[in-house]
Amino acid sequence: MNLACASCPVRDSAACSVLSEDERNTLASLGRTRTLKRGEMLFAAGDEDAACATLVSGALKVCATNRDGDEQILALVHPSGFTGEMFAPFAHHDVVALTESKLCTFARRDMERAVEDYPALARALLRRSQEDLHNTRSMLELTAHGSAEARLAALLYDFARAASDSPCHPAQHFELPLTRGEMANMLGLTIETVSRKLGEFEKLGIVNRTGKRGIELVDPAHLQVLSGKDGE
Amino acid sequence: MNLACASCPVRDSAACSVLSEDERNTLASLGRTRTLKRGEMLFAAGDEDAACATLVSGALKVCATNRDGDEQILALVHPSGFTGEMFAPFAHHDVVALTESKLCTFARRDMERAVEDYPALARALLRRSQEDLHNTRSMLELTAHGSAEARLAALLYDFARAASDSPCHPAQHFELPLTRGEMANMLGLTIETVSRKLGEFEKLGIVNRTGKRGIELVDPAHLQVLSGKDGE
DNA sequence: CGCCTAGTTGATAGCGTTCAAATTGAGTGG
DNA sequence: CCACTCAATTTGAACGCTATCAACTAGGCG
Repeated sequence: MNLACASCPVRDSAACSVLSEDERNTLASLGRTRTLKRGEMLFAAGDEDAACATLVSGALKVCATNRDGDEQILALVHPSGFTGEMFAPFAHHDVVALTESKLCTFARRDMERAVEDYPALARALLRRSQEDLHNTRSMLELTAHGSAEARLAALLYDFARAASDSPCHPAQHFELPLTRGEMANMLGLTIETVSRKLGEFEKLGIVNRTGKRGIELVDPAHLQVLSGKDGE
Repeated sequence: MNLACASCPVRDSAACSVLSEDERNTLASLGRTRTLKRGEMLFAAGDEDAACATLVSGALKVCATNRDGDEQILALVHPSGFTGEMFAPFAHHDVVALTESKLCTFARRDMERAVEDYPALARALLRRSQEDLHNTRSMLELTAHGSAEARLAALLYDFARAASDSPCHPAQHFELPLTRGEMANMLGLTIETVSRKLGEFEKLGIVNRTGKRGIELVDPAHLQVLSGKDGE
């Protein structure tokens, strides 16, 4: 039995969880575990042999860089999430660690082979891909029509849910995983606007801030209303 | 041999093109062809037994409806494209015909079965899903940071490419597949802004308009610069 | 001809950006 | 423990882009 897999915290939730013990061990022997420090890059846009990876712990960001050199965060990857463009000749985006992160990486050609050899893995990745697509479309819906207030409210609510154990109820206390700059970037706003809106949320009694990153969510319902996404 | 498949214009490019003749015919016997008129809905957000479909001809839009009742176009589906949420318990978005459209539809449970029975189909759909994801992220990049001008320029350039035979070079003459309202909606702008920017593009000598929908692309390079996406 | 929908054009106002400066907080060395 | 430094954040004031409201034009169809 593979040592890494036996104690892997996402062994029951990652894409590879659909494999049998044997299959998983065979796959594991092709990959290697890797640790990225905050800011380290898994692969960059344009890389031809970009790796694929399952995130074991930590958090990643997927971002595009335009010709002026500024970044845009397009998606976050949470533990048990999968990243990597298996079918494109080169990577379209950068993937960077937001916090110290452990990953299980595979060469793209090995992953392509695995998808051929294990149909269940292909189906699991298809399912994940469709979920990613849905999440990205939700972001699109938000950034295209939503005000700065709605965008930030939705982001905070997402973070509160991600920080909670139960998938539906938001956590009452949590730490923001992103800096103001990263939040602004992700939402297509400026640092100043994010800061101001956060201040307004506090004045409205929706949240309390403790330090720079700590959030106490006082009125989640109000936040949900502002996000324009209640009742969904 | 299945009659519909034999003469299907997308038989070599749709997801089912990876199947053998026999497999394809078996799959075809489970589905049925269907024609939608402009504005007709394939399925609505919330439908539990939403169909899956390959688009044969025409064009579809995928859109979300918020609680105020206004729509947001999240994606377009072009011929040979696939639509349907196979793994969600219900559909998250509406899918509506933009023009008269022919589709090849399947009940979701049949599609789920087919994905299990034909691994190659699962891989083909995975590939498509990742492409959709990439397209949606491109839209996200645009709407989050781009000005109205950049958004419209990028949309026009996309249309010009979609209207062209060769995948890379934009068509010189084409018809806009969307109304001003639909373009505005898709880009998170207003009808008025789209109209004004189109007017500016014409004054700048980038395009000429013929009638309400006709476009002659005079200066594609300029358009690409404005879109902020050249050199990619 | 009148009606209706799609599109254009103009004037005004609001929201978020930009530029600038003050403030906080964590880390470091004395 | 304190002073220092640097980055992150907050706050303030003014500008600009796009939305909004409103009027007008063009084309299709009974």
